[in-house]
Amino acid sequence: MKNRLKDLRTERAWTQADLAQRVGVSRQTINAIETGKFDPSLPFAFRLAKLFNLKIEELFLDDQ
Amino acid sequence: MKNRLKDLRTERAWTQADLAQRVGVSRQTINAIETGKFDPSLPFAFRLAKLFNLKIEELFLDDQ
DNA sequence: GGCCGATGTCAAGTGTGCTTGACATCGGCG
DNA sequence: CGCCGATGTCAAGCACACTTGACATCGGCC
Repeated sequence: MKNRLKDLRTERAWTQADLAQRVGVSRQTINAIETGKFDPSLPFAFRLAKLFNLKIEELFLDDQ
Repeated sequence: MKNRLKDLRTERAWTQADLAQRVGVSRQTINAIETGKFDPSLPFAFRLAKLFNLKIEELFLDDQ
């Protein structure tokens, strides 16, 4: 499950801490997801997609 | 996080066990998600959306 | 070189997604 | 009524999503 988080975040010149605050999780969680440590929960994925005005399928790529 | 699982499943005349097998989880997991006990993981939500040919946003409704 | 903000990562703890196994209930059908 | 498949639900256990706190590293800037 790859994602475009890091690109979208840096495009906007946000730090991991900035993004974490906007979606209500810890900075370590953002870092773990960007670096592929684990996948976000579904409600968290919805909040991220909403923030970037994208469909979940546009943010997260199913590589099985 | 509401979902349209039960409707889509019964439209196709599938049992919970049928659906569980198609997406690779236990029957109890399907039941728990249909009855709102908890939300599926993101990879599992992708499998369900793919099975029904829907966007994740069309299957799961964010009610926060 | 020395400072500092941003990032990566570890450890330990909590909550939840999901499992197997079991049992109760409901509805349709003989 | 009695049977049976489908559904709902409980308990116990495991894996993972996420937390706080801490520390190492990297890059830019003085």
